[in-house]
Amino acid sequence: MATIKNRIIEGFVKEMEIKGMKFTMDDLVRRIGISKRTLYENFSSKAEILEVLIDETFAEVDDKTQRILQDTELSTPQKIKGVITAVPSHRVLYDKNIFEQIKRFYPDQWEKFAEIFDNDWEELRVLIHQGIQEGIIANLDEKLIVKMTMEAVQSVHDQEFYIKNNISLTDAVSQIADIILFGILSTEKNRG
Amino acid sequence: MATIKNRIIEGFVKEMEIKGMKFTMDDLVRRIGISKRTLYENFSSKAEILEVLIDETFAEVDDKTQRILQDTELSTPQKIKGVITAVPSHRVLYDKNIFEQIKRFYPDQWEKFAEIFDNDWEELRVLIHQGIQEGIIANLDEKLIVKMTMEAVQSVHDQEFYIKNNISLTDAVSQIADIILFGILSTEKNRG
DNA sequence: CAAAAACTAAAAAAACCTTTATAGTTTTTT
DNA sequence: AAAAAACTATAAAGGTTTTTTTAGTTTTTG
Repeated sequence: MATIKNRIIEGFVKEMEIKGMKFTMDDLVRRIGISKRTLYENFSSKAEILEVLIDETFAEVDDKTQRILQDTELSTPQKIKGVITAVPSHRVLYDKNIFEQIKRFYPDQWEKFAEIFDNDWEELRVLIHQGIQEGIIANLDEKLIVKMTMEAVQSVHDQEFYIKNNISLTDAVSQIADIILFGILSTEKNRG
Repeated sequence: MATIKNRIIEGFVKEMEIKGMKFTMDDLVRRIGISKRTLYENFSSKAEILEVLIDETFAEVDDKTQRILQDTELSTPQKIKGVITAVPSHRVLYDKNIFEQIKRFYPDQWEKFAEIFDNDWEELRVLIHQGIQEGIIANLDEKLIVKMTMEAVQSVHDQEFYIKNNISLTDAVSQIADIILFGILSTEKNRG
């Protein structure tokens, strides 16, 4: 059900998508058709809404990730693909511009945000580390792999690219995961 | 031989590496032990030196790239690896901070710079395009591949990472090329 | 009760001025 | 002939005040 809190958060996200963090609370109430009084009866501040959004977003990713990691049916490569493609439904928070704005205007929530974000990628690092030790993954620099993946995934999130190239975000991230895992060469004979 | 012009450019690069674009011409002459008069007899302005540096840097990359593309001994994958790893000896220009500063303080040379830079990656795109048509490369989004590669290579150039992880730049770029080509999985049985 | 509108305190942005730094030139010295 | 030093015009940085914006509150209206 669309509770009032949910509607507020949805509107908040929508405004973020359009204007970054620079929308006003008046913009927000106008969008969802409630009064400011109602808004402030549900949340105490703009920062609080942001914080709740961050929490919800990462809870979703964490949940997906944990499910994948604990799934004994999956092979390590499958888990890696799963973790890489586990993006949240609210993709705003992955946008670089939003990153910068949160960092600047909401340093308190930024700190929390950055910590969780790094943590999420840390799961991938561990997975790759294990993979290398098991001999499943080539002996490459694990941090380099993670950094590459991180940047690739993030770069897709800055709107421009995937709009301009008319490739869906889900598709793009999936392709990225495949490239990281299998490379771009198509047939075995082209390898090595 | 170390002509005076070369010494100036070397000093210019050294200053850039240390202070970005914010070094003074006095810093520069002090570093290489010449007078400002001599400096300005060789170059008409700071911007001109930058421009020459840009030209030289990309001429070097272009040269390497063309050699690779025209080498009939090389397979397409080998060419791709070659093009990706064809970084110039002066790596400053690949640094993101320098990017931003040139963009801001030298918009004229930035324009030129950006154009050549994109052009260079365009060569990789064409190569990949051909590869896909030949069936050597999997049917992925070619622009996505190029963007991924570009960002990965660039990310390694921002000092921090490869200093902190004590991996040489050449090594890092080589690993990136390998990952793009072959992926991270070590043995064939782990693939697919 | 909740929307609409009016309000306020605080902060961000804009406008303005002052000072400093520096690219490029000229003069002096070696 | 080139370095060193002094110089200037200009632009960037820094500081200050004014104006505008806006988060959050309070009052009014339906």
